[in-house]
Amino acid sequence: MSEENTSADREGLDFIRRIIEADNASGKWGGKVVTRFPPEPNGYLHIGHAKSICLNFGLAQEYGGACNLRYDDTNPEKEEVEYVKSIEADVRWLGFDPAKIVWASDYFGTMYAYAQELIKKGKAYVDDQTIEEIRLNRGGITGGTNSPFRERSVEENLELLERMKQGEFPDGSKVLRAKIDMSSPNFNLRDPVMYRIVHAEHHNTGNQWCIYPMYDWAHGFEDSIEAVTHSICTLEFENHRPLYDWFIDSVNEGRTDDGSGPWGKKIHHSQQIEFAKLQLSYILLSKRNLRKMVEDGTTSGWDDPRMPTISAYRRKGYTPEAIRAFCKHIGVNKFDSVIEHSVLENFLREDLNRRAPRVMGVLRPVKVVITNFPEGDVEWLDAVNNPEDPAAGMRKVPFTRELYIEQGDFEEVPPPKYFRLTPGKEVRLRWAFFIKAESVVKDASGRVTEVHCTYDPATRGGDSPDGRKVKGTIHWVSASHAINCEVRLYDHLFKTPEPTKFPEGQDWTVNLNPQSLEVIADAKLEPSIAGAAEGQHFQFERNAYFVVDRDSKDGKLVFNRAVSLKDSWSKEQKRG
RNA sequence: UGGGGCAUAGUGUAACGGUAGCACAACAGACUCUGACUCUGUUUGUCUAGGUUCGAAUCCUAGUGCCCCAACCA
Repeated sequence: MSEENTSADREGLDFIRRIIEADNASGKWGGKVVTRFPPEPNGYLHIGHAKSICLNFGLAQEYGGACNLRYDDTNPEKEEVEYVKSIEADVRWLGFDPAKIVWASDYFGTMYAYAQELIKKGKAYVDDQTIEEIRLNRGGITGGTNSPFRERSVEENLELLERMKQGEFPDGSKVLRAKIDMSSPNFNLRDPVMYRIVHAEHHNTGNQWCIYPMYDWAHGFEDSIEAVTHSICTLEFENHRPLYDWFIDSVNEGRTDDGSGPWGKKIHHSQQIEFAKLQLSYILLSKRNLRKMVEDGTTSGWDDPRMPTISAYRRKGYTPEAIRAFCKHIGVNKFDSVIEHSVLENFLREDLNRRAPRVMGVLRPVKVVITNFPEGDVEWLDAVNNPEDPAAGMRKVPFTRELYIEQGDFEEVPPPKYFRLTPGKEVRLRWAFFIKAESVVKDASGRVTEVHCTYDPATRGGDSPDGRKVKGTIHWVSASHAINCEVRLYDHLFKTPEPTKFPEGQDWTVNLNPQSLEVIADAKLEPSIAGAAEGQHFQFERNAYFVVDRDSKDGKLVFNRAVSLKDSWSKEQKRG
């Protein structure tokens, strides 16, 4: 095959897809692509996992392969069944269908047999040293010291391992270690621990096992058993790859392709590939910190819309399409980078702009009285549901003498370039009439409580027959028809783009944004919103995209702000 | 002081020896019954220094900077 052709085919592909295409071209895996997404069920999935999910499941889709969802449940002390359900739900919500749903614990028996095999091959031993001794003897950069238990006989090792498994020894008293090289510059190769004793009930295997495999020992076999071709993990495992390979190679030592000989047939050896995990500005992504936020009440739970979990983004109003498009856009690489959170937000805007029906809602109301509109009369006006989607059709909105508009849409003394409602100037009420402010009513503190206006009946529908133009169009809601809703306005949980940067002696909590949630108890929504169902998206025109929250009750809808509309006016104002 | 990895506008990402392109951000403008959307234009970049070459982001050498590694976590 010619160099030119392959490089042309590879244009724009990330390094992982290039590896896959090269493998497919060489026939390395017989054209198969098998991946896996292997979360540990010790927390909810977050947006960083979404990158991995889109990568692993996406690869399987693109190359006609398969991707398994595999719970990496090798540590019974940290894992909870509660998380298992959320993980699968999040994967499916993102739009992916696991080829198989499997557990690392399904393979404990096979791994144990491999461990026995390594002992027989003189490649593993039971170590009686304490944790402290092991750590000390691992040494510094110059190398470590061999364990005094390193040369036990095969028989003794086999017997000890079996008794460890049966629970005859207390936690921490013994471990099984690989016999590799205590002088290796790679610490992972200095006789790494394969099994530790843990007398704990496992959510899948119960009390069957008193020893549990370490990640390095287990992971390659999980991949091997599932015939994973490309085992994709994050950068910090790069130093572990020699160990990943060593364990598989050691099992394969003495084995044959056809299964003849004392050790049997060779096992599958997946290729580990490392990529840089996702980092986003304004958020914290370590499970430890997320758990803390849930436990100490910083947020209301794993799916509090201010959390960076997938379930929180969902509740906040993000769509799987937006998250998938984002993950595709950011690509995959081998170097760390921090992506601006606004990039994610833009993908949501792009998606919701296309699909979200528009509706008028006034969050901070001020009353408008149309003094020349008859009391008690109602005009039902036509409004376009979604200008981006003609198929979305039309709806009727009621116009009456008393309306609500946004406080920010009226200024008695307008700043420069202000083209909303202001005394003596005409604006258009969206889908309705031109109105002109004539006078204001103020309370004792001087705050405007009512704006008295006149309307021009000839401008019904929003256009003037005489060709008169207005610069501003504002949204409104009929006071007597308004539906009171709760609206939750979310902002970043952290006020700084890098929450992990904080002064000496403090922690990230100093970076929490005290204004990350504002609740508006009685926003005024147009009546067409009645009956909106949980999870439905809307654009409140000139404001933001919202989704109906699960806290909604029959009497009262609750909306979460997913993302605001871009607002060049507020930008203009800030500039002064 | 050992080992492993990585460096392209403000932020991401492409270009795989042949004109440094795209998105977001920023800025200027057009359009507009959403100050939204859309459209047009502008600014800003190959970590540094050498070398190979007609030609280097790309190959070589040296340096600099950043990330990861000494859990019985994953």
